[in-house]
Amino acid sequence: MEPEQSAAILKQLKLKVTPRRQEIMNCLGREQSYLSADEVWERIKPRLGSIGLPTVYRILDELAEAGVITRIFLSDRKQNYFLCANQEGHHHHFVCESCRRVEDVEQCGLEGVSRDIARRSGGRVTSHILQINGICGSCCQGHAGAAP
Amino acid sequence: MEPEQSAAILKQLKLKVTPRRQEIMNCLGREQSYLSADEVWERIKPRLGSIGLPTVYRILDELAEAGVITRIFLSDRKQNYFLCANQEGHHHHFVCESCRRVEDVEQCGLEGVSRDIARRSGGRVTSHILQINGICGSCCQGHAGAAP
DNA sequence: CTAGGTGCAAACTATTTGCAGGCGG
DNA sequence: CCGCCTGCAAATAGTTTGCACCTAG
Repeated sequence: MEPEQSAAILKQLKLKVTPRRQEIMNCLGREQSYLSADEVWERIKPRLGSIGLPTVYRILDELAEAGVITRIFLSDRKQNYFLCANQEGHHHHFVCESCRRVEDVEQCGLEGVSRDIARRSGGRVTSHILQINGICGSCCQGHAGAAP
Repeated sequence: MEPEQSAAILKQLKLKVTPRRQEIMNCLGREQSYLSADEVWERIKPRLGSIGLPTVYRILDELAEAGVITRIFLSDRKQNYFLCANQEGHHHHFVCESCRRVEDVEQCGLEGVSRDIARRSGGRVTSHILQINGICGSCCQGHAGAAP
């Protein structure tokens, strides 16, 4: 992710463009997989001289609320975040349990579900969580993958 | 949920049929909505005389791992659990953000997604998370609903 | 009887908060 | 220069663990 791109996103969110925010977006943008708050922290510390872990939490939370980054659900007790290169269009993610790689999943049958809920019980859908877990192509093909 | 039913489920999981386990299943079975560990604890304490919170955590975790109860994802920091009356067939849940009611969602377009992932990248889907959030029919119709 | 189940107390750890100072617009 | 941003230290709270005792099968 280019600096101008992260700056543009931050401006659009009416957040100040600060080195910390940009560095966190750059850090996540460099990865093909998700990271936890402390993993992000370890990676950007050397680049920034110093940064507090609470700042990392605050920024990750802001970006996740804004929808710029996605929360990945795992059985560990941590929150994990992924910055998708594809910021356009509604889609979801396929998460490899072996190598932590995240791939896009375009298909999402949720429009039908929303219609069903409205029709059947008069309810209204405001959001949904969809995450596909599995083993990615390269891990299936004998690459053992880096086990967590 | 009847005692024989909970006993049968526990036997099938090769877990001993104990009063604590049955009471937790009964407690969740009585609800139309999800509960957190401490909420379950508060409700079953008077019925059992005494029970430790760690026991509640252990049992909820066992049941969730076994697929008997479903974890509900919320922005609070807690794990929330729901025991679905419908234990048959693959389905998901519609969670009302206003009154916490949970309804079944039969439709799930995931077979197609699995096929796509296998075809495109050679990956394999092992599990998925799908939860629909919104406002249920009765909350939409002016019933303000018990706000959390 | 014996392995699994449970209570209790204590530990753990991810995450949050308060406040003083810093810096982007 | 104003108000958001950040560091630091400390608190918070949900969840887990260790171990001795208990009970279902």
